[in-house]
Amino acid sequence: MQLVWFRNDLRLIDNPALYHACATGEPVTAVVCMTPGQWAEHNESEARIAHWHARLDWLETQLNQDGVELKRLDLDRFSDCPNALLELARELSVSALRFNYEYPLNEQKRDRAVCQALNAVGIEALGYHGDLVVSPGQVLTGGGTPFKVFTPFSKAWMKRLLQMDHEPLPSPFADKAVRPETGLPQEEVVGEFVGARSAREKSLSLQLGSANKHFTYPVDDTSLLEHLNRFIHEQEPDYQRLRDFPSRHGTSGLSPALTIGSLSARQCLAALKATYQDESWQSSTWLNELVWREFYRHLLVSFPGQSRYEPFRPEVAERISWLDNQHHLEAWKTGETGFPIVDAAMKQLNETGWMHNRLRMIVASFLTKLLRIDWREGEAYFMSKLIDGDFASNLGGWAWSASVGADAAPYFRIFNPQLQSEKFDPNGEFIAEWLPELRQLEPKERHKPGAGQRYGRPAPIIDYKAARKAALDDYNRG
DNA sequence: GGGGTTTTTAG
DNA sequence: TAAAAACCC
Repeated sequence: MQLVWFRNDLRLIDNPALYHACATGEPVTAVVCMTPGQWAEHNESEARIAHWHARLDWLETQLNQDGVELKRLDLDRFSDCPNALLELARELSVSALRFNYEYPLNEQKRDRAVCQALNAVGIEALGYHGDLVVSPGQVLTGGGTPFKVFTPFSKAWMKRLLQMDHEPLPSPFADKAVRPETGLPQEEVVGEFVGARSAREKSLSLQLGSANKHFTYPVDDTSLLEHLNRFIHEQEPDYQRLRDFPSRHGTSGLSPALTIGSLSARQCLAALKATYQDESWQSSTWLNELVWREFYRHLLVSFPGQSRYEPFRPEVAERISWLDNQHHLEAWKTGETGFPIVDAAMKQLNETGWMHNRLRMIVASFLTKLLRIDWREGEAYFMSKLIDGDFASNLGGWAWSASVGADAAPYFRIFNPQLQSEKFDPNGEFIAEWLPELRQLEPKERHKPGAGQRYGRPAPIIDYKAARKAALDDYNRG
């Protein structure tokens, strides 16, 4: 018996652990560990956990149809995994446990402990790299050291990519007609990208949001692959032009799927490449964002101290004195700072579990540079709300914003919320969507701090110029 | 990716 | 002469 341990790789296509387990020809059992105590400690959001469970239900149905049973182990912490998996492995007379690596420190420790426990009684435990297009350790400087700066990393990453096979693995249960790149039956990839639902596949979706606003996240493969292909064909060509405007649908919206592994990075890359006739996919702005995802995961492996919030650039970190202002922190969390773009963004996060990337940078700069609240507060809050909360990317992004991360913005780069708002929400549409009180103002009036006070919006909690000066003075004082 | 200031460029 | 680009912190 082969045992496949699913974690944040809830997929059949391009899943090395599952693929190689099936390739043995032995019967296969799947297992997941429910560790709510650990999830709470990691600030995992309700939205992400609900999404993960919905996808797991879909996965279980699929596995069952192919004769694979899914065992759910009800545990609490990662430290409960070794014994529970050992017990199950013995019960099922398992010859090998297979899993795909996860890169945060606690996950690495958990996996090492599981391997030790199983190996001690002669059961094989095998890890695979399936989360990234190019695995950690495969992208190094000429001197053999890890990159700390994104641009040279991305060049070396591309060079490495072109040397290696990076096609996604097919589903071990796939019919012959299924193309591994997309998982869609070949004849239906051409033309419209709808893709017939295979008869045995049930559609499932996750609904989030309040009574008047619903947000649906599809969890079945047909819908996900349709989403991916639709994005690649219809939106990716305009990604560079539209991605920074929160009121436009310019981003892929694939991050929730990537973070629970219902889609893999290699599937995304393959879908992108398939639409280009030449080499120009290599300079895709969207691909560059996927490379950021790779960069932050590589960094987490090369510099594991980051998982414990050790500063990447101590010389910067020690010059900053964080302010402990619960009133400001609460206003930021609830979207009541009096800065319309910040408040609209936080309302979007709180209601939908998602925030547009441009806005993530704006609210992060606001919290860390203008309120001067410790970036780790923001990092934790984002994790507690985001449906796409991803430790490596979230950590990297926040440390970048606070200027204490790898290849971070210089400290003096402090976003001006009003200018950002005027530039990226020029008609105030995004603001109006999330702060309905401001619809009564002319679009040009919606950006100013304190806008809409007579309609119930709060006064600004800080003065921008004074806060900016205070931050720079503090930093320069050391 | 910011902002203040200087330099270059287009009209 | 004003706007855009370049420069530096």
